[in-house]
Amino acid sequence: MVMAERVVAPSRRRLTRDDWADAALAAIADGGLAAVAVEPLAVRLGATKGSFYWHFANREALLDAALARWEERSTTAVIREIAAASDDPRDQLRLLFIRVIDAAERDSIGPALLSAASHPVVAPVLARVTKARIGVIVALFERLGFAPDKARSRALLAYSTYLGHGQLAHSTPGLLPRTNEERRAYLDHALHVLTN
Amino acid sequence: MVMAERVVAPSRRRLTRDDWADAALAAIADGGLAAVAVEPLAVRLGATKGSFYWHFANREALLDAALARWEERSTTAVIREIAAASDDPRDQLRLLFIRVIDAAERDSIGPALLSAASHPVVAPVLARVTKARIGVIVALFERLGFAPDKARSRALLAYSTYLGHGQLAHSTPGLLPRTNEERRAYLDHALHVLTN
DNA sequence: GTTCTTCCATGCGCTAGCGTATGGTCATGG
DNA sequence: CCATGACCATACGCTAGCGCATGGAAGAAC
Repeated sequence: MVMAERVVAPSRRRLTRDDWADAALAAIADGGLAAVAVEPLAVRLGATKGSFYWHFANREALLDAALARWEERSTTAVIREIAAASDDPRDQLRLLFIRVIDAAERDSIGPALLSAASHPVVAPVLARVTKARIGVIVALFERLGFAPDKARSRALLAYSTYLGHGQLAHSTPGLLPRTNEERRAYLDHALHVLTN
Repeated sequence: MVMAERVVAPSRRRLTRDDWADAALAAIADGGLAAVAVEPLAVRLGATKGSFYWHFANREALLDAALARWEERSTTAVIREIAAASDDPRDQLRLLFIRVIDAAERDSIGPALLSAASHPVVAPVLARVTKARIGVIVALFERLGFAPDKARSRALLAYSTYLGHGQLAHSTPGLLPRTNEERRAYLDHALHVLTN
């Protein structure tokens, strides 16, 4: 696919910390954590390491900044949208699944970070995001009438299923339902199984 | 110069292809695919690259050999054990989950490979293993009385849940049930949800 | 329009790891 | 008893990437 395409716009614009952080996220999305390398990123941004080491102490600092941005986006954003869309927990759960599943298929930062879960910089971020997400789901199940412990079990199950689905979609998409109709039926079935 | 101090191996035994492949699997288990590096492996085996490049053309050939071994173990072995243990599909499913879950927690080759699912050498192996495993689960659900399409949905759900559970166990174990009792209850609940 | 600060380019040294070249050792069969 | 081939060690070249050091350019301050 597309390789490092240099910014054609001869924008001699100066770069910011956030420019680098976003570039890092883009690199993670299509190449994993290992693709966050200073020199290739510099090429991609039409700059050099000189710029980078002005804005960041080292590669790890870049990762920190990038992951912080991702964490922000991954917690507040979706949660707000869900809350705004409906009041019915059933609808919310459905919407959550839809949103979150196709987010995972379109934008692969999440999966890429899961692939690097043991990395010392990634681990705490991932832990916080996971905890927040599961918390939301637990609350939904409780509002659906499940007792707290059952709600927690179901939420873990649901979140595990989501994670696993992402893995399958990523590693062996051929085994999953392909047409939109099949996908909808599968989703309905999944929600039915998980909520009954 | 520094004398070549023999690191561990008191055994002067000559190495085989399989020795290298097993060492590679061990490296994958505790360091991921990137940890399969010729020179570190050589040190670990008390040998040098000279030996390695006698047995293998290059690093990729080593990966091929290692993954072939893993594939063999991951498909035939467990499946045979399940079939031998019981005839009741319910028991078999339960046993499958138990086996496979603590296999994933004890031996982390599977998760490590999932983390590298997009690697060209890993992808086809993973696809075959996944397909085989899901096939087994589909068959179990059919024997439980589910219609083929429902059986398939449930099997996908179950396998996704397993994969996701592995992810959680690996990335944020604190969120999962900790005591054996809780774990058993969680497993029962999961099986109940997935089979009813 | 000097001067000061911010931002960036260039070039260097360093490390880890891949792959190759070449020669040495050791068991075995002739 | 030696010659052959399987096995391995050593030393080398090569690449990618990190991090640093230094010298500018480009605005802003005055």
